[in-house]
Amino acid sequence: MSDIVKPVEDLTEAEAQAELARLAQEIAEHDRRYHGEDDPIISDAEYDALRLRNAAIEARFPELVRADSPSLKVGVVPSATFSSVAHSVPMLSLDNVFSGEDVMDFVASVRRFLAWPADQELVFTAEPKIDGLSMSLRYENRRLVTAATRGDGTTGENVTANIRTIGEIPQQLPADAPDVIEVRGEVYMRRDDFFALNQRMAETGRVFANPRNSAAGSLRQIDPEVTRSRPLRFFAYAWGETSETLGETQFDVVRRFADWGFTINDGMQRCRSIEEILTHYKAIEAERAALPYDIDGVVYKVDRLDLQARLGFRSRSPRWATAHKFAAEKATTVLTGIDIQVGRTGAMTPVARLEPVTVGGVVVTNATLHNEDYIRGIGNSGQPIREGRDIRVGDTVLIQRAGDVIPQILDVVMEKRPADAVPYVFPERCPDCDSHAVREEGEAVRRCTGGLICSAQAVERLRHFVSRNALDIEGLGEKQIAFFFNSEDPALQIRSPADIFTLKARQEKSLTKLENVDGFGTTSVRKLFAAIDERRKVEFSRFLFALGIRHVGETNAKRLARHFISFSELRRVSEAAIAPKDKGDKGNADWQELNGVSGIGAIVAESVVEFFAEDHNREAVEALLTEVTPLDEKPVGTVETPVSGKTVVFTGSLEKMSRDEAKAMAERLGAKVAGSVSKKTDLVVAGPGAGSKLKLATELGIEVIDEDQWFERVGGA
DNA sequence: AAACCTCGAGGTCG
DNA sequence: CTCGAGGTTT
Repeated sequence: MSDIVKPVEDLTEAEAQAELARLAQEIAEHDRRYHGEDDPIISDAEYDALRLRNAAIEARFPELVRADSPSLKVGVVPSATFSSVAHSVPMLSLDNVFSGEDVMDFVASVRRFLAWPADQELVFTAEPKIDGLSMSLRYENRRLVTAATRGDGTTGENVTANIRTIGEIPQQLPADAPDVIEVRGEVYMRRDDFFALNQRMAETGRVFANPRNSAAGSLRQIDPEVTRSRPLRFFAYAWGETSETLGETQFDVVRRFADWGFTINDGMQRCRSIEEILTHYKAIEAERAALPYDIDGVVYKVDRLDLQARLGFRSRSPRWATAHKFAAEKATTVLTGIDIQVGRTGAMTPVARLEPVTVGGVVVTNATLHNEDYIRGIGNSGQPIREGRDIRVGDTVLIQRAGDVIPQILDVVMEKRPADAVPYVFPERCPDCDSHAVREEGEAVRRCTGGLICSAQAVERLRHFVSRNALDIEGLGEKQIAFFFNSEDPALQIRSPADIFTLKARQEKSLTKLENVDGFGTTSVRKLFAAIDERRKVEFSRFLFALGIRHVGETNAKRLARHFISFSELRRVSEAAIAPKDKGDKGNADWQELNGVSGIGAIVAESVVEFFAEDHNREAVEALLTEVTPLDEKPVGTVETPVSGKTVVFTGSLEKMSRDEAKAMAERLGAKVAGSVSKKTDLVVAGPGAGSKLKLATELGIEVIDEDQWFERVGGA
């Protein structure tokens, strides 16, 4: 590097370009020496200075960012990774409610599900919702063996070494604790401790935004000794797997945790009515500011554990609990502009650019505006939102972070609207490819019709293809995709999914090498090719999801994969399927098979059929299949129960459970629940007052039992 | 009508 | 990781 360093602001574009090139090479060289030869020739401070300089120049000339920029490097800096832990009992999130009315709905839905008589008392617990990170602590033979974060609810990160440094968490449980117990709760940091920590950290130039992030950051340290120096605490309030029954009520079990040495929150209380619940909510809300830690609401749970078991779970949350959130903090700021983003489906989403403002502990600069109607003040079903006030550039707007997370524009301060502010005109052409953008009848989104010629869509489709839950190719992020897509060199270009897999071969034949020309670095190039090769065999459902067919997300891809087992079978049926043309028509057998897959309706089925009907899609898939093999879906291991695989119909009135509960129970046991009796029905459960369905069942010779016999039959399962 | 799914978005940390 | 809007299925 030259001795005289010109201030970044004085650099010309050409100078900046030259310097970025030099920095990329230089930093790569130091990385190589540092990691490979363990013989660094400059100090860490000098090295940091180089990277800072690189970042500063890139910030001023974003268009000059090189694909091999040190700021994008993959695989050079070892990232903090923890091993993963599968939760034996999933760690679900809670449903949210925001008003007293919502609370009443929640209680009503619980009562309805249990068919609980109106005059009979139903007890709930209510406790402050701590704003921290949920954690699962597994004890075997009364010793702490694993501590895991929630992760996606199924699999979390193993942070045991760090958790052991928290004084409030017992390493050892007393003799009366079960052999196996997962105690769950919240790791958090008190506000005063957070301020003190930030004061200490201020010298390093990096501080945390709020106690919650502070706790999260402290827990993800590679070195447990760093975590030890952070004032983390823990409240126990729930549990996962246990080897024995812990008690009869939520309240009693949590109190037992206290006996074992855990800290429990003293704000937890039993409530016997909606009135008591709301009174306690108000009490906690009033106390909120005086508490030494952050809370973001109140959690209600059905107290009796036998009732919790009956209520069970929805796909992502228990039916027996909910979180009553406090009103989010609000702020006003100025809307400086509205940009349009084009997604992989062509959806044009308006994004608000805001004067930076701090809300709820973080700086907000962007907020989604969802769609054209939302800006105009029109809601989902045509009714006015914000009393019909539209949003204009220049407006002063009221914002909040929905659920304390996602920035949202709530309203416009009309008194502050500039006199020259004009209504926002939603573009009717794509900002990227200038194609017409159309709004389908009855839809809220406007979509670019550019399809193949729209590079914004193409890039988004590729990003989707390589994303975490699709092909999951490490080292191909947003920046890299954009670079390969825009590359002029045929040996480097990636325009379609198949191109990803031919990249290495094209490279080898070409004179331009990725590690030379763009200096990705030998290591990162090797890693990238390895990551790509790893995906040449991939689960059918991931492959299908990656294709980006409309309405086929993760869940529907899984459903289709489970049904068709192989990709070729799905393709065969989809190409042969003929959708119904008018009302009387039912389509052919292939259509009916597709449409008959559980959870797949006409709209989704049609979307799949249309995808395979397009020549260019078929060509793209064909090209991809020469490189990638989707593996046949493994048949799901079904648990054998007396009713698994059976189609069951409930009719008449049920006395011990509601219809919903009966349905959930039957489905949990692997049965399919139908609404009407047909020759496909295997079993009818009839209560008093059963009429035509019972009659039909008898006529068809289908087995009929009553509610008690149902319980006898499935009692063991 | 309720529950579920898709899709696109924002912010923080490592 | 999380949210909200809009759409789909049952």
